[in-house]
Amino acid sequence: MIGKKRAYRFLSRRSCWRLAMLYREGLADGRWTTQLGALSTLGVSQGDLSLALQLEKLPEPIVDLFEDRIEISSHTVRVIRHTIIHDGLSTVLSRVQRSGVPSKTLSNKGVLRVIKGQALGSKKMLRRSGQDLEKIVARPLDLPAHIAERYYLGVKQGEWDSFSACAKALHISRRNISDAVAISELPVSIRHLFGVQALTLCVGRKLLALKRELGIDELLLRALCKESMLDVVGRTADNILLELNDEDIGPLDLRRVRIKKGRGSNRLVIECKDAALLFRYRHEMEGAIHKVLRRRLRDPESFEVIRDSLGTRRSVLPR
DNA sequence: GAGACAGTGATTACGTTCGG
DNA sequence: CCGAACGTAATCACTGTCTC
Repeated sequence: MIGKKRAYRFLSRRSCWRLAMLYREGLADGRWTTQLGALSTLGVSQGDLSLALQLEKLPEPIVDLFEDRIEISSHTVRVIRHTIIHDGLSTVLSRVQRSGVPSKTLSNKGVLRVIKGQALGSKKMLRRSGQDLEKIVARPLDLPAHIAERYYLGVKQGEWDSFSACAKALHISRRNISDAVAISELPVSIRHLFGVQALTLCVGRKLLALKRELGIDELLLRALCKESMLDVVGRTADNILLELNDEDIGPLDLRRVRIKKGRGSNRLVIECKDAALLFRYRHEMEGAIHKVLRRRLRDPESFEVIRDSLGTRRSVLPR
């Protein structure tokens, strides 16, 4: 049974284009006058022969999408016809036009994606990224954003129509591609918390795990009240992930935070109730201290300029 | 990162129903 | 009767997830 089924896949009679051609030849030769009369000779069902002849009636812009029209199957013709009947010819033709797919580039499956409007997502994602197409191709495929954009570009240009095919073509793992696309499709309010360089596959996978665990609505809610690492110096991806995880850090007692002189001239000691919590935000605190120092300590030359302009005595200026 | 595995949708091949 | 449309079981291909 399996052998019989599999054998059909390798017979050219599955080709609608060739089937229609053979049927027309038989009609012209007088070997048959009806579809039923041709069935035994052509070795196909009446339904498939009927669909093969429908191929000739499909609009040229649709047929032109196929990389090799001899591969067009009865199923493909059937789905196209069903979509045209269901969604309307003008809708389907506008999908073909908006997809921007070059002619003679797509497999049966790829054409069906365009016809059903599923391929437009890639174009939308590329438009959102606003990147030069040549730059997308030239970039190293290390970050999820870069991998996803390269994937979308390939779909748009008919290079592939699945994660698996993309993985083979680019020689990177299928999992990396599917994860990168999933990460890039996370809401912008979540992705914006991280810089492009900080949103690595590792960080992104943690976000996807949180999305699975909490649901997208809860994750979005938590992301809303978090500060982006682009806005706060020293903030790390790890900080944000822990906060999104809503880890219970207990009640804060800020009165217990003290900074004292330590041993030696270049050491300070920070006392607090939860040193581990504070240590987690050390980069952010270092950034904040730098900011304070920059504001409080100015270089001597600027003081000279101010003193000269105001004619103020040196003794009253802050040191 | 690779492989296994289950779930899901697509495809194939064939059959049945319906309208002219 | 003929051709078109629809239904279905078996199979294939792809995906997400998990484990190592």
